Amino acid sequence: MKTVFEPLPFEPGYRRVAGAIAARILDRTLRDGDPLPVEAELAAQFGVNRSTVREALRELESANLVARRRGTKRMVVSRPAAAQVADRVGHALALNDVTVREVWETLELLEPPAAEAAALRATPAGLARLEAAVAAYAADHATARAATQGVAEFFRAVAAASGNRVLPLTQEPLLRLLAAALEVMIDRAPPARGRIATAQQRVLAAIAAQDGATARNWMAKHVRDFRRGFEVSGIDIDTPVLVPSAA
Amino acid sequence: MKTVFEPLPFEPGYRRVAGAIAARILDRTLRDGDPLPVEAELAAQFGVNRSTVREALRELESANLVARRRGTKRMVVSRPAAAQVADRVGHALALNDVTVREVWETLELLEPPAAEAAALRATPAGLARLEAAVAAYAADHATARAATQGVAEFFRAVAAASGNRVLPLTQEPLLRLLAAALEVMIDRAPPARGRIATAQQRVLAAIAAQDGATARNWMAKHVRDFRRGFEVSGIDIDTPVLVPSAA
DNA sequence: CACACCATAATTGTCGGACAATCATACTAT
DNA sequence: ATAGTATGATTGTCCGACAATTATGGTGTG
Repeated sequence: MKTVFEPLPFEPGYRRVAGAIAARILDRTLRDGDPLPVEAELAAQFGVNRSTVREALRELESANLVARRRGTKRMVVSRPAAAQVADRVGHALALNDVTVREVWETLELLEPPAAEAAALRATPAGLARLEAAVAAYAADHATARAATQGVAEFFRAVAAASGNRVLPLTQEPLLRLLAAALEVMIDRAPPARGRIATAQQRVLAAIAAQDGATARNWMAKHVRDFRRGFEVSGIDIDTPVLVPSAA
Repeated sequence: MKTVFEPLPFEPGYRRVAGAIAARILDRTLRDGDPLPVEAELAAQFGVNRSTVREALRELESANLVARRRGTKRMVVSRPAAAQVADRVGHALALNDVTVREVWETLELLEPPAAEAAALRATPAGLARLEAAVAAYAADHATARAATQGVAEFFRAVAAASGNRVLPLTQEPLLRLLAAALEVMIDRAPPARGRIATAQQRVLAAIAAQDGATARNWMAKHVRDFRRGFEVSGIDIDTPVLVPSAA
């Protein structure tokens, strides 16, 4: 028999309060930076106890829709930053036992077109960041940790230079999930460091020259090269990624 | 002058409690489905008041690390589902005024390789879902709403069939953000419906035939076609996407 | 034995009040 | 104008309470 009635959804007060505030943020009635009314005021307005308001605020805080400026009491409306969204997505992927291969494949999808877009649209500022990233990697890739961070920053700079704000946000959780595996790989396969430097420079040059096709190709090659690095260094890319926080 | 000292981070109790529980979930000490101790028990273990525990639980609930089964009191550990992560990401993108163009571009990046992967790796079950999606669209695309949902389900089925679990999760927020614009487009440009049906069938056929290149090409064409649809139907794709919840 | 029914205990959601610590603000003295 | 101080406002945390709902176990009945 088909179920005819849906269960009556009972929403506890803290959720309704959180929903009401979230709705005002999402519809821009409350804007980024606006101070939220104090807890007592909110309690009065909603006609609930302060405890209930506080539970609602914890939800919003966890969703990064509100935040507190450092060293201050008052809560302000905030738009979620990439970093915050990224670790949520990262947790979700990690808890679902996504493998290094799956994450890496996705990066293989994203990066070449990102590089191409960067070549066609990079602003001077974007290019400067990219140059800085490449220079930083070249200057310091002695430790596996430093090299890994340099690699991540390079990808971030490319995505930022693409002028598409969805890309950095999409890419960020992937970079975090791969950091651990990447670090092991770079540690075990020292020659990788030089190849990374070369590839970065080629990609940078192509982007600077606004040569989309070359940027795409070198980026594709660059990313593919990492995968070979995994194999060479004996990393089983079918193991689940590690939760970044655990590192 | 350069700042020498970092601010001493004071973490309120509710955050420390939330962090402690989250850590146990992320390190798999607590697994998906495990019941959480009751509030009083947690309060006793952490040596804090129940109110503090409750605030922590709201954070975890908001992060989708714990949840309650319908019609039950006890909280259980849960892994965040794609849908839940998606609306977080969607909110973040929308609040950052990402445009339809940016979201669409990202979909143009993702879909063709996803289709190719699906062609090479689709399981019978994955293929069945895809066939069902195509059939459902063909059977019912009378209203713009139904057509839009059919389009989204088609993309979901392709991503699922790719065998890469990162793709559905990456794509989901994009589909949601585009739903509104897509619906308007389909409403204003009726011929789009037939073209969508055709493209879906071509992609499906290629995937069923394990023909990666053709699947990729048709998918690319399919996605590109949408963009032309936007232009034809007079939608300014440089307007910010709408928050899904507002719909 | 399986099942429906019921009584009791446990648990959550919400409330009210309380207080120390911290932050904001206005005021004062140098 | 700046530093210092007093005062008020706000948050973080605690305690205790209670209704409503859910979990649990027992009891009777077929």
